[in-house]
Amino acid sequence: MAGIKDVAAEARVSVATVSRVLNDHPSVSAEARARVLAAVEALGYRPNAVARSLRTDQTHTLGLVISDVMNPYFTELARSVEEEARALGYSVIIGNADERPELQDHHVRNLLDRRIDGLLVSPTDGGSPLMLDAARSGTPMVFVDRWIPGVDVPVVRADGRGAIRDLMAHLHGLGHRRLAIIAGPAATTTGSERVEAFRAALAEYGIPLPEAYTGQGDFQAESGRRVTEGFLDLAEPPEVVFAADNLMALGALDAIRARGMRVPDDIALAAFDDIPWFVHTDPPITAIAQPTGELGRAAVRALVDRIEGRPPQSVTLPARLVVRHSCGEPPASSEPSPVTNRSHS
Amino acid sequence: MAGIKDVAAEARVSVATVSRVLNDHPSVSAEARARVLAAVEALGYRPNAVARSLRTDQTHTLGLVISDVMNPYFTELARSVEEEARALGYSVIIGNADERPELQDHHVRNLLDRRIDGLLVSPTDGGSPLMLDAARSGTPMVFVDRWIPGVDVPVVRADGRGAIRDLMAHLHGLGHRRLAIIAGPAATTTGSERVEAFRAALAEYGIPLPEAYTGQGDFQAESGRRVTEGFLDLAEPPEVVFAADNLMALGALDAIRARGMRVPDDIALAAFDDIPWFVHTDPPITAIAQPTGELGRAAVRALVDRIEGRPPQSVTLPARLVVRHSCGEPPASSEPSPVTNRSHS
DNA sequence: CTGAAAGCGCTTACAG
DNA sequence: CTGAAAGCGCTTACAG
Repeated sequence: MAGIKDVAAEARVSVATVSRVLNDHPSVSAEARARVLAAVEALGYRPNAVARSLRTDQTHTLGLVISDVMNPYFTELARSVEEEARALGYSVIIGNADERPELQDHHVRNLLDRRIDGLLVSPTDGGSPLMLDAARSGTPMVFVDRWIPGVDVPVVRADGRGAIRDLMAHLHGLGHRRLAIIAGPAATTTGSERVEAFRAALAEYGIPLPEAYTGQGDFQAESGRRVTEGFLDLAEPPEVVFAADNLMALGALDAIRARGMRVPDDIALAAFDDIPWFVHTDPPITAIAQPTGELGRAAVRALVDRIEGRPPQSVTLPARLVVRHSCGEPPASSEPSPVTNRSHS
Repeated sequence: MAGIKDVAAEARVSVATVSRVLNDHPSVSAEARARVLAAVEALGYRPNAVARSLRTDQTHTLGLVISDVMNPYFTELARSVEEEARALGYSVIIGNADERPELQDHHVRNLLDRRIDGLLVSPTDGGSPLMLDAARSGTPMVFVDRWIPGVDVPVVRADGRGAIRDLMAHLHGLGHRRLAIIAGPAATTTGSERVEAFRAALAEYGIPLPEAYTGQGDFQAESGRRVTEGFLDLAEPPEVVFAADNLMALGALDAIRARGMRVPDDIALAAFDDIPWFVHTDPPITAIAQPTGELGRAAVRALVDRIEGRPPQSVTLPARLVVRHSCGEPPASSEPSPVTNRSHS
């Protein structure tokens, strides 16, 4: 593979001059520039990004550590992050923690070793020593979706409280009084916040959230199945199950179906996070939709601001309720297909 | 951030010795090793992977360029690739081509510039000059899922012909005779092969595949919607629509639903690629399942073999038909939930 | 077993 | 405008 020396030789200039034209440095004569460009073309030369990074101490790379790539919410988040990063001249390396703290640490360490310019994290837990270290050390960092309290790092996330209150109104209007939730890990902010918001919304109607109706999941489908089975085994099962993410909703559906029960006739179901398939499930599922693409883009902008010395900004965007048929009464009007709205911007 | 020199100073040895203990070189005295390890610990030293890569000409990184991360099939492929790579001591950088050749080229170029040790590609098209160059140049490369004919690169993929023949038998048995397909881009192998296999399977029953029943999609949901609308507008619409991937099936479902028609009563639907949601759609969708995890792992093994100087092997694994309700008659027995089988190995 | 030194491929003050 | 030289943080023959 041709190196900068080969280009210099071919163009009959020094490597310094080659480097200058490659980096658009103004003080290069037109002739020298032309010869260098011709040589680059002739040799098919491509600068070695590794060498450049070592020298400049910049990798133009962002790290993104997400909790679970297989979760469509995070897949979409990752996609929008990559898009915005590319628009701003950065690449992104994704680390999938799979909701496992050790794996999360593995990726954080790996990314730090690679000297990424900044780190975007959606923490799987309350913060390992490594994560806290990284946050406190110099590496520019931004939390997205989930965050770690008590750490001075900007946070870009959605606020689901309003949507959960709307959901509660919807459920109450349908006559439901026994409501259960499949929660995410208490060590994650989204895990605990969604339960708290749900509990608060219930309280507005004077409805308690008993221990038995609070199932502990881990944001994975299997836990949704397990918790739902527990609910169904109760002497007085809930009338509604609210899953704190879409994968646990899938698990809940599996469990309900395995018992030969029907949604919403036998039990109602709602989910946090909306995905295209919720339109076509049997029945279509009522869900809380996050502005996922916006979150990803805002997170990248905050991180790049921080990297490039501008003051980064925390952002909170509202989530919204999308009513379908899984809790009872069908919605008034049919909704447009979500699929056709997919943007490629 | 502490560098190797700081460690050397702290441990009162040379940087050479520090490097040796870091790389498990045998000829280091026990005392020196202990002092170095203590210094590393004390300073929280982490080797700079960028510098190491420049020196050793190895990044221990694999590039994976996939056609579309938002497609659950590729998400799962990416996940299994990362898992196997990690097990073998490699990281992976994912580039999402979003089914766009220019974006694919962007990622290939970026990965090559970063001097990844090897490249895994599922090509979006028939092969850009850049891609062909990369394949012919020294970079170890393996195609996964889709491939480019005429290039000497190992291929790891699934063979769907048997499953498509099984699907055809199933459809024929249900009395369907007017069968249409939503194809992927003809420039991709999976785009053309699936049509050909479908046509061949139809031929065995003496059924032709007319032009009007061959819709040109691009593996994205929106194209599935568009093509399906065309089918439904026909004077004699097909009785069955076979979507060549799961996203186009989603689009087809959107289109059918928008007309107020029902599956399978008004029209039957089947898809290539199986996903967990197909169990819960209305109705559950008959699909062809690929051994996705196995493909990802086999692809990594082939690539690492190539990188480490062993002869790499092409692999072809069979896909299989999973009958559900979307083509008519329900299956004999209910299937176990696919969700609970998710492995974390 | 250990260290001094060269070198990986670049960029960038510095001097001209 | 241009080039010689230093240096980014490592690894690794080479000599001892």
